[in-house]
Amino acid sequence: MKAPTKAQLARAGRRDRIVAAAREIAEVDGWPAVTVRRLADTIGFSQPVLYGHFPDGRDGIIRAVALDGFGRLAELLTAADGLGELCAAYLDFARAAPATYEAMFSMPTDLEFARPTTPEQLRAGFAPLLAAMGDETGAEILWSALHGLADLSRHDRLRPGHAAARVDMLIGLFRPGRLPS
Amino acid sequence: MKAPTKAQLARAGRRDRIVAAAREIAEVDGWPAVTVRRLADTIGFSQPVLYGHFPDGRDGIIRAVALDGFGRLAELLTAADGLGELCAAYLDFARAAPATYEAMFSMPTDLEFARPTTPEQLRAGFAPLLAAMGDETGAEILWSALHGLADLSRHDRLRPGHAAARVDMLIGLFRPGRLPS
DNA sequence: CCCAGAATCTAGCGTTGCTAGAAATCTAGC
DNA sequence: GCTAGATTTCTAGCAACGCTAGATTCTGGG
Repeated sequence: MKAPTKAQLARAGRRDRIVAAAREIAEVDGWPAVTVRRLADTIGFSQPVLYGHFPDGRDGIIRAVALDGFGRLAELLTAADGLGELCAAYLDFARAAPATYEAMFSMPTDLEFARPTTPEQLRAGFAPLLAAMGDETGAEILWSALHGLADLSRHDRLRPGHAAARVDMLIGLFRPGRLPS
Repeated sequence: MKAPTKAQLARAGRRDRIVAAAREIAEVDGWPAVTVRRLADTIGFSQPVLYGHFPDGRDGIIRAVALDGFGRLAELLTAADGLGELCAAYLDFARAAPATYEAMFSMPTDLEFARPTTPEQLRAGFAPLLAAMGDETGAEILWSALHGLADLSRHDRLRPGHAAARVDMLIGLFRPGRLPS
């Protein structure tokens, strides 16, 4: 099982095309526009082929986009240097790929976090937060604040034009050494 | 137009029953289970009657549940005394009525916040946060942190059993006089 | 008692996620 | 190179969804 068959490669490539197509359609037209029929048309195959790749159907495809998003976010957060860059990277990701962010945090209930069975991509994203705060509870609160800012901004529930002021104050609040007892 | 007709009263009562049924079904079985057919069966009328009350159909009904939720949340926050009670009331509401909270914050894109046309229920909920922080930017950050905690908890993405520790640290962070410049 | 107008229902359209069974294609052995 | 078997892919269709036009039943004023 060392050499991947040509068929296996084609299969893997097609899986990637499905996930990429789902993400792109979602970012452009929103998740309701991501139908199994449209995905099938996009990759040039019939619908049952998608179920060969994702037995859970549409939900499985959304979950794949979410997992991929967690991987990319973890890379960005790991590369960030310092609390300021960390916050900026997080919020930039959410702003640049709102539909992906939605898939990661609002759509599937069944991704396991903070559990023994948590997938690697999900742990990797939390590690830089933990490193920046030095404390698990503090890291969870920072994450909550960032997620709250991203989510409320995405739904236009914060004053536009004040994003920079909010980030500045957030960084000031969570600056090292300011965590209470 | 002073005295409401008997028919008008019946109509208003039926509207309330639709909203209440939608909320209850959502809290028990989740929003996907809230179908127009099931709502019609629940109130004992056929589907077109629902469209007489809510021209926007299912979306309009969800929006009504969300608006009602904002009204109830605003009452709770207004009654709270001090930062600690405020945070506890917010998080309790989100934990006790997760589907309502989901309707308020995750489902309809077209409720207007932080805009000139923002409905009254939505402004009323923000006022106690503003009073507690004394600063609009600070209030937005506190709201973001609370929403983040509520949303991440709802999806089981924070360590269970540490909710109290998180709230304690949050209150310590946002304690009056600690806001940076 | 009748009859206009409002309220309600029946029935159906188009679309969705998903799947069983037919058809086509590829693989392996000779 | 050919054929039998296995695998992949497609066609066609089901049930359920949101929503709506037209038929039908109620209701209240004369």
